Amino acid sequence: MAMLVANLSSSSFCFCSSLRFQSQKDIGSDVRVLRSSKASLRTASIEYRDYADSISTFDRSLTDANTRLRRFCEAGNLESAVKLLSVSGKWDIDPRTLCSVLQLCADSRSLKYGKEVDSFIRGNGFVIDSNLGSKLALMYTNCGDLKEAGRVFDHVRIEKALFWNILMNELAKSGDFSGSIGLFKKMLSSGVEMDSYTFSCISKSFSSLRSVNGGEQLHGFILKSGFGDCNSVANSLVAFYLKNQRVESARKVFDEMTERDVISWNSMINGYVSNGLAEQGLSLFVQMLSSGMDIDLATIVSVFASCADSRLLSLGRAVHSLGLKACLGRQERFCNTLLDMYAKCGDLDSSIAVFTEMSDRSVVSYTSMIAGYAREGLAGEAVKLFTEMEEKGISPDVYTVTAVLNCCARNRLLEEGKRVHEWIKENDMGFDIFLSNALMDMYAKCGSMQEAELVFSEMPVKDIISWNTIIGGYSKNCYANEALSLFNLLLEEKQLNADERTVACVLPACASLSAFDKGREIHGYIMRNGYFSDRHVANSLVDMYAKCGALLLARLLFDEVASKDLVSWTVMIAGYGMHGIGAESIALFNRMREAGIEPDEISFVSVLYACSHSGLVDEGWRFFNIMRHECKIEPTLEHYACIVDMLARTGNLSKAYRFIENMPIPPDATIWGALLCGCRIHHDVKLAEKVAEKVFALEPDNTGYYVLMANIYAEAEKWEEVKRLRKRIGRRGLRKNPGCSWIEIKGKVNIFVAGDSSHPETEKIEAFLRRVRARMREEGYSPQTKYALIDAEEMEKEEALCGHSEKLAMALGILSSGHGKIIRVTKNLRVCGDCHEMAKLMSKLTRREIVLRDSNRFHHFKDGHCSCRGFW
DNA sequence: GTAGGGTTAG
Repeated sequence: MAMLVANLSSSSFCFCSSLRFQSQKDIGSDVRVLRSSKASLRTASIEYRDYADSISTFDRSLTDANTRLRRFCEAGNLESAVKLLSVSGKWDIDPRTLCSVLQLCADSRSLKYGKEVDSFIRGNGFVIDSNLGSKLALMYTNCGDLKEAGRVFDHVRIEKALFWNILMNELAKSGDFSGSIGLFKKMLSSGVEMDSYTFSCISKSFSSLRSVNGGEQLHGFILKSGFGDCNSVANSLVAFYLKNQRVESARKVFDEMTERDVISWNSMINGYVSNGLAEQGLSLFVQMLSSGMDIDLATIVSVFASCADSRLLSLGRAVHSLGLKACLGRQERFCNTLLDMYAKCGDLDSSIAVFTEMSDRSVVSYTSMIAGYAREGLAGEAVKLFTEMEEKGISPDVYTVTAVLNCCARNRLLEEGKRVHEWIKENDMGFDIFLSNALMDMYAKCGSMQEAELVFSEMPVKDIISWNTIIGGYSKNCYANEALSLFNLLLEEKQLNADERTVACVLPACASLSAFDKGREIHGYIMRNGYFSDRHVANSLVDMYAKCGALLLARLLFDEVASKDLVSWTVMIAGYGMHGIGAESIALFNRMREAGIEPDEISFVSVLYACSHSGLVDEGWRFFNIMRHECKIEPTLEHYACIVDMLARTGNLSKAYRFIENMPIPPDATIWGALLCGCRIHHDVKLAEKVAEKVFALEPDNTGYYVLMANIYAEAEKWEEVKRLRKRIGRRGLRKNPGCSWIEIKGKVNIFVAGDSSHPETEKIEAFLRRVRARMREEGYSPQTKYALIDAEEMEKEEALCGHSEKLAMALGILSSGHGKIIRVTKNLRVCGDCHEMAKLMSKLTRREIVLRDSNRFHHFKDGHCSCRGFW
């Protein structure tokens, strides 16, 4: 027995020293040795040889059981090994044999047999030393029972860093980063010697936890332990900093490395790209080339991503040929990123060429190609490819489906989008935040906010993009109140921070409501968070102020926008236009062109609108011609509508009529409607009748046009015609869209409809209006009764006029706000002529400035005058 | 260390 013990310990020394030798040489390869099953056979055979040398010939029975067990292990016959073990007695089995069996359990990922071996060990009271404990821990780790593996570490002192590393790694892989860090801390307090793998493994956990603090502490510890010069450790630190947006810290580690390998370069380049610094990534790539470092597939993949990001097609092409020279041309990843790069750079033909020539196309290839088609608006092709991939047996994944949804969103394909939604439900894709956001966006862009809201409400987890998508969807689909209340909810919940995009999404809602105070509140939020430097935010803020009637404020902010783009100029040009300051619009338009910014069709709409609302006919024609001949922009219906409006307002009615008849595209109701408005201003009933028939034919259900025509008849006192028209409206079952006006007072929006007496201040309002009316009569003004669409006694008409919603709102504003404050009223329809006259007088009598925004433009009333000068 | 997906202003 004594001899046996001596032999065992000597063989045990052999066993350990062979491993120790390996670990000193190359720790990384040691891990790989244990992980691949081929290598484990090698380990087992080393153990077996060592053991065979050491056995004594007089104890055959012991040899037999252990030899047979090891032969089973060598042959990978786990079942027989465990069966034999279960019928063996404690004294028949050598602990190192148990190690071999456990190793086989670990390699075959067999928790069932592993547990049997464990109970054999415990049942027979084997002393679990560091070696046996290590194998037990490895078995549980590889078999996925990480809790049990952890328990082994609690009870046995495991000496080798390797086994700690493996469990740490598995914990991290399972998402238990804190567990992984906990194990690391235990390792630290146990005084177990760490190796480079320990550090790269644990920095991944800190990285995934986004624990910058923890990672920085680890960095300090690494430097103290002298592992700072180790390449793989430094690489993992670089990766850690890059993943946590500490690009400068990453670069510092990178720069201080004595020898950078291809991985160091690749992670640094890729880190730049994923942190939105594609150009720095590219310049590092150039440095990499000149340093003589060989590039590999990962390098190219990152560089293609940078090219795609920065739309650098020519550089992408150059790298393409570089990759071909490096013989990467047939690699699937190479082709996938290549085709994606071409698609994102707008060279779809090259993408298609790469796609066609690929021998093996994966779901990634298809997804990139579908996204490429979608980007170019080729929805049909995208959907075709989606069907084709299913036919070829390649199942779409969440990435593919989001690409298809994005395609539906861009092309407003609600029906196709709904089908994709059904497909998602049928295929049970499960919850994915990207997918749900894409679904919401599709519904929102297709105008179906109810379905978008449903998706939103059913999301178990929402991120800021989910909120931005739903708020922006409501904003764009004219549900301004819903957009604002969701924005408030987001702020109240305090779970997520409203970002630049949120603000850019919600400001148009304030703009459409003319919610000046709410807009100012959001302006404060923007300043507190430093969001003004974001151009989208600044532009939408300027637009909001312009649309809330605060034109000077809009201009002040516009001047603050550091680098103005086309949208910045356009909102300001449009702002002046809707306030009737056409000359300033034109001046800005010219300044924009001088600044080297090319106008697009929307900026031309803005300047043409400004010309028409200021009666600048010659200028309007000039811009129309510049657009067509200098800028080569084909006019759209909107541009034609501006010209017709401009001619009609200025009394050039027959010119406008001829202009419409000669349009190269068929005019819509808006175009004829603009002329109809002109007919009203210039009291041309005959032409109006002719034009109205065209409008009614194009939009038979739009009540606004019938009302307009009725007004034209009423103003000409053709009451019979008014009656006939009213009957016609009745026959169609149409009801007049009620006029409504609102005013924000101390943060609360007060809404009035015509004849409204529900407001608590009604009596005061009516008394005030009667006083104003009396003063008006004294000053020689008679009520503009023809604006009341009622054929009745003059008195009744006057009363009906008094009830117009904009008068009520203006009166409330004057009565309930401090003297210096500007009255801001918004109306959903155009302002009525009598209200317009009355507003002029109110501004004079009360010495208050009134800003009235109607559905068409702004009216600034001051000292008895209006800024529109009759162009409305 | 490595490819494909979702949100913003006129």
